[in-house]
Order: sequence, then C-alpha cells, then structure tokens
Amino acid sequence: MATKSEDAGVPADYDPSQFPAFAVTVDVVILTMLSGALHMLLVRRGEAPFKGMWAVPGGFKRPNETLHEAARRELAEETGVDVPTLLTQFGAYGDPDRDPRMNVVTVAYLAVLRDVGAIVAGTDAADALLVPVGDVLTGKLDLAFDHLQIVRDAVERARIELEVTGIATAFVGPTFTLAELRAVYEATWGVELDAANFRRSVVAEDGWVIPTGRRTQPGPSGGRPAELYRAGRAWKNGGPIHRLSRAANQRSTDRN
Amino acid sequence: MATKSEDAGVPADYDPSQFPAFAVTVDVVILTMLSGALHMLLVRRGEAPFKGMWAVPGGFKRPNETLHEAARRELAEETGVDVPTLLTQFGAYGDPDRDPRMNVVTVAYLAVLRDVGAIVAGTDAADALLVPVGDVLTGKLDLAFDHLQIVRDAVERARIELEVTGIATAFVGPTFTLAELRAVYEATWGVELDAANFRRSVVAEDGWVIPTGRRTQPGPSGGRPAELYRAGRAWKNGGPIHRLSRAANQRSTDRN
DNA sequence: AATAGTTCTTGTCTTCTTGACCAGAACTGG
DNA sequence: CCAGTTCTGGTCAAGAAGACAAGAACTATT
Repeated sequence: MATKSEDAGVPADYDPSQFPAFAVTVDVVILTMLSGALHMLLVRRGEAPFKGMWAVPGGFKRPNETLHEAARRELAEETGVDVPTLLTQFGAYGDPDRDPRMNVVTVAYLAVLRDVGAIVAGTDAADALLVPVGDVLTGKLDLAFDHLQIVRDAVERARIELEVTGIATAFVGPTFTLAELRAVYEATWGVELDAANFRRSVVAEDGWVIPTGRRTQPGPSGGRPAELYRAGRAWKNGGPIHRLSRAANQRSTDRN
Repeated sequence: MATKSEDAGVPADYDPSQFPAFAVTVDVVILTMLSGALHMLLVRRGEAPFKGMWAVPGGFKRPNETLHEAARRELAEETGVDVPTLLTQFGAYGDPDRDPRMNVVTVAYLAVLRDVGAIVAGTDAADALLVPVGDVLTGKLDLAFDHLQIVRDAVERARIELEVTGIATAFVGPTFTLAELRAVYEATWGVELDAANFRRSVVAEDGWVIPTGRRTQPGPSGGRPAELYRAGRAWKNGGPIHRLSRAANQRSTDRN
C-alpha cells in the first residue's frame, strides 16, 4: 500500500518500511451526574509537561492489551469501577505537537458512571476531582495538552449516544424517578423538556424503564412523591427521547 | 496519571516512563455509488504479511503530519482526489495481534466520493479495485488484517452520517435526479422509499437541493424525464430523510 | 398513429407523533 | 385549613410520515 511515489509533497527518500515510532496512550473522559449537572473526572498531573495542571485521566497502552482493555484498566485505576455502564471509543488524536516530548497518538474513550462521587473520594481524593463539565467547556478551567478538544468531542458524543442508544439510565442510580432521568437529558442537551410529555414518551417505550411500585420521599419543598423506576433493557438504536423535533430540525440550520 | 499500583492485574515492575513503541497507520475506507450499489475501493497488498490479498488502502502516519492530513494524503495517493466531500475519522484499532509483525495501531477514516470509477482506473488500475460493499460484508471477498471489521464499522458510520448530516449528495455527481439521490439512501440503508414521499421531504428541506431547470434524457426503458438538481448546502445535524420512523423504531429492538 | 409500458411528478387521505396546556393528586410548611 | 410545590394523567391541535391514486412525459411496439 502507498507504493506510488510521484505525488506532490511526498519526500522521495521516504521509506515506509522504516516506520516512525509512536507512543500510544488511552484517555478516558468519565462523565456522571451530580446534583443536576453534568460532571467529569479530572486528575492533576504529577510530572512534566503540564505538571500541576488538570487533565483527563489516561495512560500508555501496553503491547499485550487491546485499546478497550487499556481504557477499562485506566478507568479502574482511577475510580475502582470495573464495569461501566458505557465505555465507548469516540476519537483518536495525533497532532504532531500535541505532546512536546514526543510523538503521542491517543485514543479517547467515553465512560458514563453513576455514583462516582463517593468512589472517587475514597480512591484518590488528593489529586482527583469532579468538576462541572460546563466549567471545562467555557474555559474557566483549562486543561493540559489538547484535552479541551477531547472533552468537547466527548460531550458531543455523549449527546449523540443519549439520543441513539437511550443510555440515559447509565447516569442515574439503580432506582430513579422520571424527574431524575429527565434531568439527565436536560443537563446533557441543555434544553427543557415538558415533564408530562417526557413521562408519556418514556413509559410508552415498552420495557425501557420498569416501575418498582415504590415511591420517593418528597424533597424539602414538598410535592407529590415520585414513583421509582429501575432500568430495563437498553436500546441498540433509537431511545425513546429525541433531541431534534422535526419542526426544530428545520430551524436548526442556522445554529452554531 | 496512572500512578496507583495496587490494582489487580498490574505487573508491579511496569514502568510507564518506558513506554512501548507502536507503529501508527491510517486506513481510508473509500465509498462511492456505482450502478445503484454501494462500492468501495480495495488495493492488493504487495508485501507480506497477507501478500496478494485485498485490503483497505492505508499507510504509515508520518511524525510531522496530523492524522487527518495523513488520511488525506493516502486518499490522494490512491485516487488522485484531493478534496473529498466527506472525510471522517470513525475508529481506532489496536488489538495486539492485528499485525503479526509488530504493534500497529491504525486510525480509520471514511471518505465518500463521486465518480471515483474513472479516476481509479486512470491512476492505478492494476492493483486497485472497486467492489460492491456487499461482497465484503458477506465474506465473499476476504480482506487482510482486521479490515473486515473496519469496513463493517465504516458502513455503519456511513449510515449514521447519511441520517444526521444529510450527506447523500456527496455520493452522486454534480447534478443528479431525485431518483439517483433516493438510490443512495436505499442502497446504504437497505430499505425502499416511496418516490413520492421522498420527493416531498427533500424539496421541503429548503435549500438542500437546488433545481437546475434542466432534465435528463430518459433511460432506454422510457419514462418521464426527471428534473436535474444540484447540491445545496449540507446540514450540520439533521438531514431531510430519516431512517427510523417512530413506528419502525419500536420494532427495531429485536434486530441484529 | 394508437397503444401499452415505464418513470417521474403531483395530490389526497389517514394515522401517528409532538408539543402545549390544563387539571387533579399527593406531599410540605405555615 | 390553606398556599406552594411536584408529580401524574388527560385533552387538543399542529405537523410529519406513510399509503395510495392519478396525471404527465417519455420509449417501444403493433
């Protein structure tokens, strides 16, 4: 492959058989819901470059593991969680200058967890931190390397996954109210959804959520107690809630 | 990052600072429409391993180029086309045994072209070939390395791109009939669409296709001559045609 | 030239989904 | 007991999607 040599911009002395060596790392963007807002896990770098800065957790891929195994290992090392509800590869990053030391290509994964707060605090509270995703995206908190771009892509991917796989139940606890579930969509998509219509769509999707029969204690502000549900089966494609209505679709042309 | 060492399965003597070296390659799955069916470009391998077998075109990433630049270079080397209508990264593959010689991590790109047939024939007809994607997916034609999986993922990505970006016009020529455009959807998704309803949806999406006023010559079997359109602007999210109707959505649970 | 066959285009009709909104139910606190 | 809050259930209208029929414009055949 690539045996033609007359193309412009290709150095004549370039010999593909002497391939250049790269370091390969795996970075894992860990998302979770915390008090109604989307949060992510960051770690503080202990070494140069970018020593002391916050970064997405990650590390070198080992020769005898797959990329997915490497991502799972990194996730377990950072949080102790070994079976994430969602662990998806969403991008590879290999700009020549992304690491000042050497040529590093990183493969980025998205993990969605529930109750990561307590876990993280117990594991490595000193140099790990859960921050609102908004603080990262707005630049209030700046990250090492090209990790800002990686986080941007991760969030965009999470938005898509939410729509096409209906993975919202991955964000919440083992039992949840429909209001909690709705908050996942609202925080991730930055929209407001009508509670009544949301309920109708969700329960209509047969088998996606299962009523437990129990109820919550109402919050301090009162209100009717909500019914508790647990997650049913997930969808391969097509969750119950959709971001772009057909009408809004027309108008979404002139956004961004 | 990854400074904890008490986790199970982590060799105690593992030192991340001595990172292992990988070769990084870029593979480009090139899709196009040919006589109503989805086709892809394959090249014959000239060297071991898998010498003589068909494979997805690709090659080593160079230290001073980005992954995207590498993909574009490979595409140009294989087809001579330098400005593809779509060039999207869709996956990274790094299983330890995917290349028997050494540790190779490959980053895979999807390119969608029009009129690639003539171009390819003129460039390197000897060891390049346009084959129906179906022949690859069904295993009628088997590929080197893990390229079958890469092609599977590429096609799945193309299906999604078709829906969310409305990139169908990338497959057809500079001017086209709505029947040709419909064939893109039908071939990619494996469905049949009602011609009347398709037309209605497409022209309703203001600015997506632009009528030229001209008409085609009818085919040998007669028929009313079709109006010719050219591509308008593309969509960032939400094309005019959608794969999963809400009703079909319910039933798509038990597929695959 | 008349007719049949093919393909593209236009129009109608029904069904389903979506979004908006209202009212009742079940709780809290004063 | 009452106001405030939150959840649940219902109605209603606008819009989209799919099925289908019919007309328009061409080729080929008789």
